[in-house]
Amino acid sequence: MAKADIAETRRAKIERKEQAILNAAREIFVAHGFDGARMSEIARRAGIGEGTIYSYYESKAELMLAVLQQFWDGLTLEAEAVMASTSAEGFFDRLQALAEYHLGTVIANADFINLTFALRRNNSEVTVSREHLRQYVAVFDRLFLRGQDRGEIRQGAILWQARDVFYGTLEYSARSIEMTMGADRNEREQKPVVDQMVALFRAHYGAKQAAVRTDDMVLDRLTVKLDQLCEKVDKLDQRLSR
Amino acid sequence: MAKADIAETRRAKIERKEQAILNAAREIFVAHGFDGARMSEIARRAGIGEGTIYSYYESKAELMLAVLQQFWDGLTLEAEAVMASTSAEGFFDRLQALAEYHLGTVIANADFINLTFALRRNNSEVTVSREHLRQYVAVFDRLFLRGQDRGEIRQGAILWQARDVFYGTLEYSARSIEMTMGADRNEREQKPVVDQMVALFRAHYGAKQAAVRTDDMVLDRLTVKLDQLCEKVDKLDQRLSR
DNA sequence: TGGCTAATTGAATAGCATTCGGTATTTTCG
DNA sequence: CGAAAATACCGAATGCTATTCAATTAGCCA
Repeated sequence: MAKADIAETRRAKIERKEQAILNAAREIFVAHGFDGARMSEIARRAGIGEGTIYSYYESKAELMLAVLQQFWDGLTLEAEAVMASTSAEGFFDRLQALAEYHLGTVIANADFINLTFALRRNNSEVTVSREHLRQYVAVFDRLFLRGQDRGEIRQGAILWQARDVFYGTLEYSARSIEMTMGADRNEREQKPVVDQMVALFRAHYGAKQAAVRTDDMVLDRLTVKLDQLCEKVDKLDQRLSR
Repeated sequence: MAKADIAETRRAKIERKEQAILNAAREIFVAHGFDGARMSEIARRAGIGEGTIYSYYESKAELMLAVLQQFWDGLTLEAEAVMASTSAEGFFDRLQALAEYHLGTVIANADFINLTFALRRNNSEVTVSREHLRQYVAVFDRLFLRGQDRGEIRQGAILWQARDVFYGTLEYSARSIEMTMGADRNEREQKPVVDQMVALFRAHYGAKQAAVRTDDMVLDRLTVKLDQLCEKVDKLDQRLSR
């Protein structure tokens, strides 16, 4: 028992220290970027010696990699939470929620997202594992397949194509927003991007419900007009019947 | 006259040397990536001393920047050439040609494209100028506006949104293709991406006066009729009240 | 030609990731 | 418990590179 306890404690201790390094690294990387970050500063903030980092991570690049993977795992959890907490059941409402979340996240963390894909080039062997990225986009995948099961998405629609459109457009839009506005985080710009994304999915991937909906709208508007007309005629009728 | 000639010669010489540095830098950066590239090797390949580079470019990052800008300018010219050489006049055929070109380019030069956006983060002051990127996407913009003028694109379509969808989706797809296939450059994978892009534009931006439009027109006409009817009833009402 | 300026050079500098010999801490076991 | 063994930790020393700069060379003009 003592043995197990001690082993547990030791592992816990090591993991605590590892997490301390990771947290310090994330803060410094966020503040200064990859090249701007000093290993010495990370060590200082983690409360350990400079050399100690290297008994946890092979190199600066691999430390960044660990930070990035934790970052993406966090995103996955958050995205899943967003899906879970969305009260709306319909596919398009949920898609909108996911798009809003993703766009906001990508804008707020543009540097990390860029580094995720740039790291591979700078350091040939270090890449965020495909599995971590797949986990993240799986949130979309599940939503899409469910929408297909519920008949809200046409059967012929191909998942990976829709995924490319969804994440690709949002990431590119995020870059555009960021480039044109700089650090000025104005949320007004994000809404039209999300709206158009949803509209596009309705038009191109939606089952042919769009027409029905429009019919409903037509019906509603006409009904209002007709009611007005009926009132007028009724008035006239009353007048005549006197 | 001699003065001008000499001045010309001197400038030409300097520009030749500048181009030599740029070419050497591009080769080395392509071969080893940004961090892997050695300034000494670039100098050697350009046939000049190490220090000389710094009288042409402030720093390694700024040298890379110049390489990237030349790279994007080259892309712009190529894209324009593709548009000019496409025999088809219709918007969607041209869109397909542009999509094929862009996707192929992005896959072939993924490293440079990533670096374009990653540089900013690594080195806070160095960024590929917006103007260079804008020049490139302007090829799409012109195509789109022309399509709108010709009535192939619906009037309500918003340029920047369509642009985000186009370039965003293609870049994301390129990354997906590259990640799943690695170095194996298989062109088979590219076709469905391009095809779906064109189909999507047809469905969402095309002036296909589909159900929605017709419905709107029907609604408008009926509304007018009803308004006319209302007026008639009003007139009748007035006549009776006399 | 000789003097002036600008361009060029590569050895010296400086900054930083990474290593490594030595020290502290924990674990094992008689 | 106590000491040996194993492990974790440290930070000064190392090595590698971008960058600088004092010295040298080339270009130009009178």
